[in-house]
Amino acid sequence: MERGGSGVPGGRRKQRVSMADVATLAGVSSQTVSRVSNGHPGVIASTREQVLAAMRELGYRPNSAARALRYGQFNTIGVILFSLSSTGNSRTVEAIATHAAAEGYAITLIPIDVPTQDNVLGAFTRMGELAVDAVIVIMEMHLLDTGTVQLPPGVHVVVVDSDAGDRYSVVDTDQADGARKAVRHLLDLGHRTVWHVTGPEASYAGQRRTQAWRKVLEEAGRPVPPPLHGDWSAESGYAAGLALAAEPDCTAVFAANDQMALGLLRAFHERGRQVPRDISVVGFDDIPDAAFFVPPLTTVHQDFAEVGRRCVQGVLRQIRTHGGPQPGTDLVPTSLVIRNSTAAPSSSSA
Amino acid sequence: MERGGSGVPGGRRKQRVSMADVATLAGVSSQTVSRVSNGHPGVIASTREQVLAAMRELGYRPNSAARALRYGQFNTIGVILFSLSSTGNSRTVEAIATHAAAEGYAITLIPIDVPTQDNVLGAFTRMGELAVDAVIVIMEMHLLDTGTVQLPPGVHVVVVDSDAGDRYSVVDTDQADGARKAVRHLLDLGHRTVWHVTGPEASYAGQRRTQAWRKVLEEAGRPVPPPLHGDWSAESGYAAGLALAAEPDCTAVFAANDQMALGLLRAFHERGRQVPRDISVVGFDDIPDAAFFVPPLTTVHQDFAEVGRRCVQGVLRQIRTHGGPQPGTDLVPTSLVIRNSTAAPSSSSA
DNA sequence: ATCGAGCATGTTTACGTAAACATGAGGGCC
DNA sequence: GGCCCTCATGTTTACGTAAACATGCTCGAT
Repeated sequence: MERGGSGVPGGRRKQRVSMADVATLAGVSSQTVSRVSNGHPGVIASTREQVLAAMRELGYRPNSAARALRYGQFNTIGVILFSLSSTGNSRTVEAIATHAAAEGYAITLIPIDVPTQDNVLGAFTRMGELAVDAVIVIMEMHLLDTGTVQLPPGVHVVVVDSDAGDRYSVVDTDQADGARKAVRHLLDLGHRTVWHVTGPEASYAGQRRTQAWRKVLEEAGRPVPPPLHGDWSAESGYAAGLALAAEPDCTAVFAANDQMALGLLRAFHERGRQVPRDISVVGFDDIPDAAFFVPPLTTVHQDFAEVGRRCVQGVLRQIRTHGGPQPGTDLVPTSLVIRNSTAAPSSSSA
Repeated sequence: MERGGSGVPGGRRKQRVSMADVATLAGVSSQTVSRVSNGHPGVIASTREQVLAAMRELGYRPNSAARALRYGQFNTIGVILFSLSSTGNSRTVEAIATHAAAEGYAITLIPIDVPTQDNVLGAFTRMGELAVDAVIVIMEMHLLDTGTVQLPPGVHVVVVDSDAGDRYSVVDTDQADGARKAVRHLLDLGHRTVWHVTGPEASYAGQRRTQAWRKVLEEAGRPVPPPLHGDWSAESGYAAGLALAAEPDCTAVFAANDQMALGLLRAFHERGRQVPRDISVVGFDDIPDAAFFVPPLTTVHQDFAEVGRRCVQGVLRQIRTHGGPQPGTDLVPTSLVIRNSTAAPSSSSA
């Protein structure tokens, strides 16, 4: 009977209670324990009670490794991401976790600290060995598009924020539409044109916001001012704001996210350019704090919860139909939230 | 040979490549494949090459369920939390994920949407069945302290933000010390007393900040104004700010977090109370945006990354020594970041 | 040349679970 | 009243991996 031998360093065997132990105590077979454990019918009440009592007494907990081995699945979804620090990512992940939990799936986080090609590849490799049935990739950068990075075959994948829609299932906020709404709102207020603070160049979301901004202006026949380059941080927005405050004919700015908009607000405040009287500002994201900026920020609301929901839905569909990724892009609509950082240009503006 | 039978709906067997498949193709035993897979010595180069080639050809990926079953561990840490939305939680989780990854552990997220006793219990129960070797509980509320909630035995646990230090390993920011620094800073500037906007009553972190605020005032022999109750949101801070703006002798406020401080700033701005000339404001957390509030916020910096690091360190120690939770509280120091929202009171203040 | 040491590789077994099949007892139907 | 069917429960087996043990071959020392 002796297993593991007493010579094993640490000797941490036998600590875990198995079905066999419960079965022995309850005086039944382990199969009966299994039936009770899984709520199968066909176990007489008295027997069930005995088994349950034995389970309680021994503190039995099913071994999910054995279960997973048996069933061939883990009931777990992996989430690969670069950072949880951005509002968008953390809220998307939260929604993913919540919806996955509702479906009986757990979430395994696979962080990539530095987004180099190598690290991404490494994460995918590791992920292949990870106990996950499917993967959701939340990826700012377009590393996925280079072709170098190859997702392990046979893994169900949904990607957030990428243009790899021709090869993978992609779920994303409708960045272009959101940006369009923001710019049109400013033009409709009577501004001659709209300046723009971009996100980092490598960001897909940022690129699409910038493209849409440019397109709306061109279509409206307005001049396209040179975009100022930011990196999502409030600090970069502040720097851009200092520059814009010096542009006398700048009356409206579209920042690619709310934090950079915050930086703009501070810069304009310091430079004595009143918002929205002298300059209008629109952000993107609608972070919870945006309503309490000074002044409250007009911004494009992103429905991160819905993005998360659709991601889970997407991978679960793949898992359940045993189908591969169905290429295509699923865009979640945005809405413009108008607060007090935008107004018609004061008087002389052209 | 037929396994699973063709009548099985979906028939999703055989899709996965096992060691046996690789072994057959390479013309060796599965044990040799195992040795190659795990980098064991004692496999001649030519054999190793054959095996590797077979692995590549078949796209072999080790089955982690079988591995976990064999080894008796999952290399996974579970994280139970209520919300990822707060800056603190998401940054702590990120740090946990990063450090865990560095140690070869993955993170499984177990979200609890509504923090009722029942849900918490349910999460712990589910967690018992989950494929985790240890658990980190990030818990605002003191549900853990009621005794009703019982963590499954045999699971390694570290708790963040609780006073259950007598029963569990607790890692937390030194809330009291941070609050003390904030209040003393304001008193040192010459303010007669300091008002306070609290966090939600159920929050342990909030309670401790409030207690420390009161204690410093009492020890300094200053009057203790009635605290205003907030709920961490900028909105609640805004409401408190409107009330405080009406208190003529209020010259200094300590908000229990940065978002409420943001609400205060907006309220004071709207009411024409200039910060810091008329009123000084100190926050808590040092969220990245705090430096770009108008004015830039003086606040207490929390080192979330360090909290996450110590959590991982704590559970890994438990796992590796096969020891239970070592009761005790591990406090991470804070630092006061002085920006422009605090100043000496203008002239007449007492 | 002989024997054993050492090494590459194969065989057996166990990890915990649950489907599939087997068994046996009791009850209804003719 | 005998037969079969149903139902509760037991037995066998497989899931994929890797430790432990077994085998057989080569090479060096005597």
